[in-house]
Amino acid sequence: MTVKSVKGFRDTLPGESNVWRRVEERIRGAFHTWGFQEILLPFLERTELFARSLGETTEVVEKQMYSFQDLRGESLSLRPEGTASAVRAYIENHLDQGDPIVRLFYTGPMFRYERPQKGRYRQFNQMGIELIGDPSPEADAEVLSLLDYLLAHVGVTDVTLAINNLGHAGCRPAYLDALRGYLASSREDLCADCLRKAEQNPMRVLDCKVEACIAVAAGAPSILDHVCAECRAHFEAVRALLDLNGVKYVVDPRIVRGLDYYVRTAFEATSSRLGAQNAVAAGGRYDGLVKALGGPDVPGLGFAIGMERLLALLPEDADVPSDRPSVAMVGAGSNEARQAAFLLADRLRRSGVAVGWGGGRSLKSQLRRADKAGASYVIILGDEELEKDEVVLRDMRHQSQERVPRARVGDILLRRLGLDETVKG
RNA sequence: GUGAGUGUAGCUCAGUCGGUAGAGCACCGGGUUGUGGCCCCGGUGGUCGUGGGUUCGAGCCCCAUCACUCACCCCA
Repeated sequence: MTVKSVKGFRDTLPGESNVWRRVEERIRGAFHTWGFQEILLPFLERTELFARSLGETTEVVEKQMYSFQDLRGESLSLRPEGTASAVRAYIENHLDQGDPIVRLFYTGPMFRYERPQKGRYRQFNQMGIELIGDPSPEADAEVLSLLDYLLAHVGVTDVTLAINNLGHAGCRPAYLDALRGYLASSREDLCADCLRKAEQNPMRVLDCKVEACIAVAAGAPSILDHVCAECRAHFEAVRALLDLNGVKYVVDPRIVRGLDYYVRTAFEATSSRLGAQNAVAAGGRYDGLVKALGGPDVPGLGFAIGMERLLALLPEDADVPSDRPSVAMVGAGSNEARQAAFLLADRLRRSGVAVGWGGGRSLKSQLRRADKAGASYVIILGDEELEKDEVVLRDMRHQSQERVPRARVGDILLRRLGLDETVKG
């Protein structure tokens, strides 16, 4: 028996990893453009951090965390999401003491013990931003605009941005009471799951897929009619800014975030191409969170993008530059010639040319491999070339080749590959 | 945690009525003393997921088990 990877943990092979890093670079670029700076966070935190921020009774905290005790008996958990760590770091490092508005982004793996399925893995990667300290609707609109922009920027088009207003700690309970009351009056029409949820987490009933429950949900009171005047004004201001800005969205009162810290604006970017796990990015406002974790009473909001899901949405013809060598070195003939080829390859690499090595087999085989690897040039160095102190420089695309002095091939390649400008500059 | 589906070559899959395995792609070699793609020829590669049972005989039938996938749930 060979040792296999852990369930829900995957390898990302060359090719896909290249696409991954290119997309990541583009998103990083957008984050920078919007003024966010990267924060590098630990993967491991005290379990208490997530219990206090996400909510003790959330699904994630109750049964999806990789929690264990370290050798001193302290309960630690692999992070199931990024916001809790970012806020913890913000407080711990007194980031509120400088500019009152702090913009952070993070990237990396998150861990949740769930049954794997399409678009859902136990280790998955997120890129997320946190904008802490800005209570204004402009902050919400700005963050939504960033999300809208970067989805388009990486080439993903068929996504829907849906937003909702969740109210805040002052006005949401009144809505939940109203909803519970309504659901209680329709108990006989609800499915077993929803009967359970009606009390504990009534908003979950609203996006049940059972037909009878959909009918019940259709007549349910909308949260948009129940939030307080301030929350409503905030939401309307955000919508007005999005409209002015031309950001397309729909208002979906059924959006319920699974983490307790969200207030007011909550949103999801979804695609029907993703299967059941259809959210590619999601986030919202979390104004009470920093204070709840022992920090100052400052507002915040953010979102996270699911990298695996985003990559699944990329069009097949996405123009991703290759990460394969542009030059292949072929050494043929005697041991001396092959040695010379090896040394030349090494010298070229040290000067910045990506060189693949032919593997020392037959000339035909080495050329075939160079072709399959997509090399634009092949350098052939055999006994004949060694004797004359030159090499054959073959242009694979134009099917032409020339003999050039061995000492000059580096400069020639740097120029042809467009790599010499950085040297001059 | 619940349900369904699928496990045959590196990959995608055929495999009839039970008679101890095949294709395409990939990989390797040759056709060209040292020149790639296309074409032609040849080759490597399989405890048919695993264990048990039925049978003269099991990839195929039965039982168990494991893995993977999708869905519920939950969420990025």
